[in-house]
Amino acid sequence: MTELAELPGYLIRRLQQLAVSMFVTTMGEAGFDLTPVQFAAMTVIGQEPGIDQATLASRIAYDRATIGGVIARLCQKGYVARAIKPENRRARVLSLTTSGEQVLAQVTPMVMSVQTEILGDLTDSESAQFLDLLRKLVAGR
Amino acid sequence: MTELAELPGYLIRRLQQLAVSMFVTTMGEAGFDLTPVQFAAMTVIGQEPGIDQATLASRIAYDRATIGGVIARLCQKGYVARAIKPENRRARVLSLTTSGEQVLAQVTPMVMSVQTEILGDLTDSESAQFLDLLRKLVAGR
DNA sequence: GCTTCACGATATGTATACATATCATACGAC
DNA sequence: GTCGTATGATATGTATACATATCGTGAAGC
Repeated sequence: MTELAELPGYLIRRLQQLAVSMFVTTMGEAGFDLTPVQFAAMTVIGQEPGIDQATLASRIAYDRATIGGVIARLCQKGYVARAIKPENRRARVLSLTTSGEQVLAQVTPMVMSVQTEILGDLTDSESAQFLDLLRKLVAGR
Repeated sequence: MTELAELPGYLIRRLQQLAVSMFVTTMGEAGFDLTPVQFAAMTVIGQEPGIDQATLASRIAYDRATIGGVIARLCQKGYVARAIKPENRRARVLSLTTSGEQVLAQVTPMVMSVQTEILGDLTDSESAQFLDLLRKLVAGR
């Protein structure tokens, strides 16, 4: 008999579910309407202003098709500006608006505390161990 | 500066992404068209024939609204049968068809090998450790 | 200079994931 | 026995996630 709850794949999905739910709840309680993906996109755009959509997608391991919608929603919220790149009119360069920069600054500390919350049931040494193994599993793949 | 790739939430999402992709690829190569959720649903239905949709959803930590579509697709493939429960005409009881049972039997060993593949980069002791911590993080939440 | 090919993005279709609204049915209260 | 409430399911809307097709644009080859 297959004990679903013992399978790594099942447990990983559950943890991802919990992490997203904590993220969205925390944001919502603070009055922000941001998903994990939107936060990741804004963080990278803040670090590399002028990045194009395809490069952004690869930075955060997303599909190029998906990122379009994410960016569209961030533009609609007024957090991200999109402009056609002069040297390569096929590409669109992205940057944070002033409002986007402010929101990102406010939200980043909350995201950090959510990270602690996700690992809340572990001791410090267990957390470090878990992160090590996570990094090893994701590295390069 | 926020190093996205160091955040637990980000690493968990990436691992989930990898796990799903390995699952779907393995199934596809073997000629089966099954997602992880569909496999989970079929496994539980096989274990508890006659289960209703809401109970099934809670067993695999899914939304009741989502499970409807999952079941609909499994019915369309001919793997699951859905019937109105006589004692409670609001509910629908689920069971595997003969074809569904056969597919589940064929697919289960492959799913087990995918689990090993997901943890492929870890030693046996690291895998056990990782599973322990995963269980601890998910337990009860 | 024109064609072909590559590349960036959008469009479309399938499958989760979840909140909320709605609908049908069942059940308890009176 | 009718009413209000609880329950099981579907419908709708938003947001990923990804494959594939398509379109616009740029670049290389001739």
